[in-house]
Amino acid sequence: MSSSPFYKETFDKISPEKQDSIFTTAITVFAECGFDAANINDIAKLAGVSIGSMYSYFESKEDLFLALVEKGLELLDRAMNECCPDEGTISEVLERIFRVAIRYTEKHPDMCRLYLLITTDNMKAQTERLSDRAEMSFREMYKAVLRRAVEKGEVRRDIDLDAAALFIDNAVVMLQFSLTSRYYQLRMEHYLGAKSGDDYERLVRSNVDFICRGLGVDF
Amino acid sequence: MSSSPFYKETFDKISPEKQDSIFTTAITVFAECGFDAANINDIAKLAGVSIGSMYSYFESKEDLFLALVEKGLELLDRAMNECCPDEGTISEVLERIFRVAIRYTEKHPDMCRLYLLITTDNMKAQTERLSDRAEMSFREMYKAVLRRAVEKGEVRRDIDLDAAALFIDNAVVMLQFSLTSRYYQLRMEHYLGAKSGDDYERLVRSNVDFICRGLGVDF
Amino acid sequence: MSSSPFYKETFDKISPEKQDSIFTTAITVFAECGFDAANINDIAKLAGVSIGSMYSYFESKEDLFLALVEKGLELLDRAMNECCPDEGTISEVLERIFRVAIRYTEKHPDMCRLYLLITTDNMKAQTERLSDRAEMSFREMYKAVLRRAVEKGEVRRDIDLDAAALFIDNAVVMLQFSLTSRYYQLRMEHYLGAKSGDDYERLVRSNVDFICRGLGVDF
Amino acid sequence: MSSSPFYKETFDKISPEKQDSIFTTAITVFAECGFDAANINDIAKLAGVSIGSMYSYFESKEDLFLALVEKGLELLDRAMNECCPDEGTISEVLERIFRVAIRYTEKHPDMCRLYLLITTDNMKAQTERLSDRAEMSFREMYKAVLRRAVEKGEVRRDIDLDAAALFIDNAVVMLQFSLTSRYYQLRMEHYLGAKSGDDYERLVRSNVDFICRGLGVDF
DNA sequence: AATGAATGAGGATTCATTCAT
DNA sequence: CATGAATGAATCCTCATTCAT
Repeated sequence: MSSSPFYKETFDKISPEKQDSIFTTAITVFAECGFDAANINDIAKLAGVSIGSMYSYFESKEDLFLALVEKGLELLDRAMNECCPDEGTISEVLERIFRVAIRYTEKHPDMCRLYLLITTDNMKAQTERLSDRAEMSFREMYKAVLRRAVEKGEVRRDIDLDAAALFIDNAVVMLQFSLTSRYYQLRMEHYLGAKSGDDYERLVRSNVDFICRGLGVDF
Repeated sequence: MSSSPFYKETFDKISPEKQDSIFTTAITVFAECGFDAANINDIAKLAGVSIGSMYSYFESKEDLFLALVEKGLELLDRAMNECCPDEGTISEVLERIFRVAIRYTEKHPDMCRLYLLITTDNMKAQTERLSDRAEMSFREMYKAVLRRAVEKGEVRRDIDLDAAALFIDNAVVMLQFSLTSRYYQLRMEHYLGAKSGDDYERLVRSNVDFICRGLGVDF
Repeated sequence: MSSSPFYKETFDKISPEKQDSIFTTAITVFAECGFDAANINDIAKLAGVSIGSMYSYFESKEDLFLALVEKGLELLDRAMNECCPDEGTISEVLERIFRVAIRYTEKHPDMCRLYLLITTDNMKAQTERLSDRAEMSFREMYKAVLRRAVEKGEVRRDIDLDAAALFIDNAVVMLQFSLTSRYYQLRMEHYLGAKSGDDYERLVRSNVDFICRGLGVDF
Repeated sequence: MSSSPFYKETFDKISPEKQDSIFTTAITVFAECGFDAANINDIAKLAGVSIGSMYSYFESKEDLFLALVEKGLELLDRAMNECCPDEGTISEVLERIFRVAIRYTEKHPDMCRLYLLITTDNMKAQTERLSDRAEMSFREMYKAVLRRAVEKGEVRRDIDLDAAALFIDNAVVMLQFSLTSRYYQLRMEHYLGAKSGDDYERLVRSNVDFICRGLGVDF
């Protein structure tokens, strides 16, 4: 309904196919090259759009980038909300969270690479602009899940819940990075052995178990 | 002693002050702008060196960058090795690890921003070149600490030690990023509240406690 | 019609005036400075074109240069083909060849200087790229003229025709260089006396006579 | 005795081996890269001399280059003077000239590539400086040989002797270029067939025969 | 609305030459 | 006299953005 601050109205009017083509192409290129090295003219060409049009859709390179990230964050958020945070034990919820995170990462690896990019401090200005918009309700979900688990007596009462929520987010984020960034992949393999990135069961299990113990869950 | 593959012999010959000036300036600029946006000519000017000299010290912008990171990683490694991994309980060792990490981060915030940069996938090629060189013996330390704690009966025997070591590294890395990157700082404040980044005691405590519980340590 | 491999489609689209301005300017500058010392930005400025445009017309400095030479060679070839190689005695044909060569040299002296440039071995790579394209059908013409002259009984049968054709080409090439390159001009004046370069009649006459005798022609 | 205007006295004082090393290296590099692209610092390094010394021997890059050419021209001149222009028939003298030229070309191919370079008009300034110095007494020799042949009745009296001398020089020059420059080599092979550059007998024969007929020599 | 040609500031890198040691 | 570190102007090329059609 309310259009994004990162693209102009004209973008709303073009066909979803073209929108998708632009987004997909741009994500790939930005993920491949990084923000600075990415070339808008190339993106336009690859997406089958004139740069003229590109600039009628997006105010600037930065806006295109942010529109991408916003869209990806929305998708991630939607995916994470399918974790049914209210069903089952905390251990089961956590398991679902990690599975969803992995599935999303597999489906949108380039998008995940973009998250790494915005993390970088030379994107400070852009990041600032984004933080108002970015739907990241899953962060609230983490907290809610923990609160409920405490109420249900699954989790120890004396635990710093906010810190624990951050811990869970950390684990999710690092897992995603380990599955998408070459650098973190190498690092994971250093700890877990070669091809460890393919053993999803172990990844899910070790994360869930570690966090559950960290939360004082009996399981 | 053994010279780095990232700088030329000439760099060894100049005064430590000048070396330092170049490194400090370059770290600041790269941290500020990112690899692509950083301007070598500016770095040279700021460091009080002619670009001609700059290129007589470093083969390329990339090499300068990698020399920086290599140096920083060496420093980090040396710092982490001062954690006395053999003294005291696992809880005490972990506490020391986090305190050292925080101190390093405070002392070299720009360096930490550079770590974020190399994580990015458009730095893949550079990262690859680095991985052979990068001293990261603290990674082995994490594993050793855990093994010894198991032997001493501090840590449960049924735990996936490799995964646990990765977990510790994750926590350290995310803590460092939270203290240096604007993006992660905002994120931490979302979870822990404003100014939470200044409350080192809480950060250390929550990390150590969570990990210790995750390891099944009685404390 | 068929576009050259040395310039892009965009170059085809601009006005012939602008094309000509670019070519003329570039030829002058390259002839003046040589390939390496020539400055593309200067050429662009002199031609009244932005460098951005320049690079949208030509992939590189090298391509600009080769486009020039290709064009010049085409022109030379077309000019040489107007020698009516089938009309008159071999002596008359040769005379026409030299006159045409001189006229072309007078009209495109800078172009001739470029031929000298590509001759140079540090242009090896470029020359190689050119040789597939370069129209030099006049070389076949020389051979054809000689064959016909033999058939007509004008030229001795026992002569090495291929070597003779090369001889004619040598004479043409050296004449052109003597009229365009300061170095060869000085050399010619050493042999023929000052201002000899202006005495076209003598040049044509001595060349034709010498070659005809060399071919065993009665005249 | 009188030192060259192209190098300083200091150059005279160093060992002939070092002199030779510098000359040989420089010739190779200039022949390979051309004047502009050649790098004096590289030449110095390759020759085992510091650039500091290089500049104490030669005023500038240009002077180094000219000193090279001057030396080469001297050598060529000396070689050509071994043709015994007074012995035997004109045909025999010519044959000796071509053989000497070929031998010189084989021995100093890089030097011959340098001749091509100075021919180029962007070397105008340098060439001018050279022409005063360059020993090219073989040019006088050509004229003398012809005069004597006329006197001996070998050559027709009605021939333009100066033009004929130029013709001979042209043939020698083009032969040398055909044996050293990739461009002219290809051109020769177009006329004479592949590997024709190796058939020295044919080259000598066709040149001598053609010129002799051109001179009206009975043979 | 769409196009894509045009712009030109910007930036990594090279290299002839100087000069302090 | 020899050295080689230092200099910085110069150059090729890129690309975000504009705007006439």
